[in-house]
Amino acid sequence: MKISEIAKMAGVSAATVSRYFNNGYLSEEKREAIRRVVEATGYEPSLQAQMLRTKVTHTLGVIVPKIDSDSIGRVVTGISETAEKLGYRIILGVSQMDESREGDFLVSFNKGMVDGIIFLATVITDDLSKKISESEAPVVICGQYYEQGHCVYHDEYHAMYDMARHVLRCGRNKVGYIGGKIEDKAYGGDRQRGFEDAMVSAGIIPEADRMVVEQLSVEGGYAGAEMLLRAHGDTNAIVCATDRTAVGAIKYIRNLGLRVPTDIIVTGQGDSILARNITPSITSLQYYYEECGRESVEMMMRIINGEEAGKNVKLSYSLIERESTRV
Amino acid sequence: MKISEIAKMAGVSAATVSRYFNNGYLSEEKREAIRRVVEATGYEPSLQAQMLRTKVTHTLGVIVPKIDSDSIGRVVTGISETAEKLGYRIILGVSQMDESREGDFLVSFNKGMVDGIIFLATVITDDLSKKISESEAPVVICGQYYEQGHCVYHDEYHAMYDMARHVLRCGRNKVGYIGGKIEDKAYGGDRQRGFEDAMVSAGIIPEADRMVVEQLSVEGGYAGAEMLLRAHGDTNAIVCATDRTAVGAIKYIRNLGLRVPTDIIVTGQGDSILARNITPSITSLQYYYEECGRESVEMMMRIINGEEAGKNVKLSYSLIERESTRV
DNA sequence: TCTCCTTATGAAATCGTATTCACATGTTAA
DNA sequence: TTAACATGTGAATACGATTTCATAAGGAGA
Repeated sequence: MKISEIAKMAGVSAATVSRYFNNGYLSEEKREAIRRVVEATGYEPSLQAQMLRTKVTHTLGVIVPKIDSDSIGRVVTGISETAEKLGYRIILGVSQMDESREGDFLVSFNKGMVDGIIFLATVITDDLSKKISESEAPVVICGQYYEQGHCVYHDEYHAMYDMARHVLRCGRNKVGYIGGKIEDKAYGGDRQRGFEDAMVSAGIIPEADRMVVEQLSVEGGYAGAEMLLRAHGDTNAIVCATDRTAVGAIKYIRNLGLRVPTDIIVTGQGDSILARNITPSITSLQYYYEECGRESVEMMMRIINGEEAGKNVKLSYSLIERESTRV
Repeated sequence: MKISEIAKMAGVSAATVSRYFNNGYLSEEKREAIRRVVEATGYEPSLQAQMLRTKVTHTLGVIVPKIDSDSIGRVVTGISETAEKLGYRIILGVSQMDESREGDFLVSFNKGMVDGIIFLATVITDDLSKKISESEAPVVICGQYYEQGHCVYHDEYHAMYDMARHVLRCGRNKVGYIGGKIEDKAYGGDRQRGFEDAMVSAGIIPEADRMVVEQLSVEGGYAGAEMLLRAHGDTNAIVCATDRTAVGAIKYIRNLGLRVPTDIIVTGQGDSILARNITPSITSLQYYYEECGRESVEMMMRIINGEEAGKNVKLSYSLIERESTRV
């Protein structure tokens, strides 16, 4: 069933049928005739043909490092909800934390498959940055600050700053930190800087070996706590870059026979279901992941529609105190 | 840059360039000439035009109830990995557990957008079943048994059967069950039947109020345990349909001043990060979610390629014993 | 020498739409 | 009455590939 057949049935030209679906510049009489035929046949214009002709796909490409993650899942929820509401579908690229695959998606999405790309990156290397700037389709970086382009991100720096201050307010002064790689801007760099600056602001210069870099997993947290406590037996607080890390740290602390929060207080980040339900429940930072997804899509829409989009959007957070710091 | 321009540059016809990219039926001489031009220009055929002409999209539609879920995230990981390896992209539809949106995706994916649909459904109503059978694109149901069509699913029935037997072997005989709605085939029906049959096989006819239906969440588990223990104070084991439910049940039990596993043993299902890390760690059932995604894609490929696909694939499981049943 | 087959190739049709352009009305202003 | 303009419509073309069909050259077999 194609437009020309509909046209013939309705006694008009194909152009008129096209107008019926698009700008609607036609007489009531013809409109009605076409409406009847369309209704009777259940005709729908071919998306392929429309895309070929108009170069508009009503599709957004979404690149994520992984999809089996609490926080990323929530961001994608926000993206998909908003996109659907606005009549866009999303095509998903899971890079498995592999930078070269992120690049591959970036270029393959650019073969006319999408109107825009929302990119949840981890480490944005020079190579990726180059591909981003060469992308024909507009790119919005979601989840971290990106100087050279559009982005929507959480205020991880101040969040971690506040968290560290909170720990100090709990009366602890021998504070360890377990975080991710510095190159990972959001999870690594920003959080660690926030921690350090908060310490310094309280007159404490954290020794290098009070801050360890680890995998952001339960196992990483376990190993990180081990390193911290071996180096400094006096540690009475551990700030972790993620909830999972905090869980691992707590495990190690308990294995030593020490107690949380009595001996050592621990904080996480992300407000995951894990943090809420483990014993002791973990003081954590809540980010608005769904909103991050939503804002990214909305920024993308402004770009696509040629409106004033703004370079970036910084999202807020809130600190949720739980048992792991309640002394 | 279009194929005819490449053709002109290489001194051949567009048809020949097309052959270069497809069946390759051409002389070494021309092949080389075209190769040079393609290399120099970086030309790539337009996907839109190819789709319009061939009706092949190399795209799979994936419909999920939600994406911010541990198990679904893992299934989608399996799907996306396998699809990418085979040269397919995936377009994602998140239904937010809304049956009518599942139907919408089913029809909208059928407007020539995809070569096949992988459907992670919850409750397959008659209406959905109708839409599935009317779908032009082949549909594979992923995650539950589906009589009328292709499916890949976990053996939830036997898994739960084994779990219930395990509880009995622990010496407990007053067993409660907290599950989901029966219409939800996998999470509700199969698991509950497995539980019941295991009880019956041991000569125990479970009273109706030893089995409660709840939301499969922490809160649901809490409420479910409350109902169970109010009705039967003698309960000494609770089998839960999911890990989250088990977490909630444990919370309630502890609030009562009872202990897990000493007074009441508890089991979950899904082997989530939560089950592994909570105290006490929860005896759970491990399913192979990534594999479920992978098998679904592979079955889809067989269907698309017209090979013998098989009606369904049943996946295995394993029971992981942890503290919550170690007496 | 004639036929038949294989190997290469190009011209043209096709996929299904949107859009430009030209044209035919009818209406209004001068 | 004429010029100017708004309104509606269809023919033709472009989007960028694939595929069918026709044809040409060259070799093999009779």
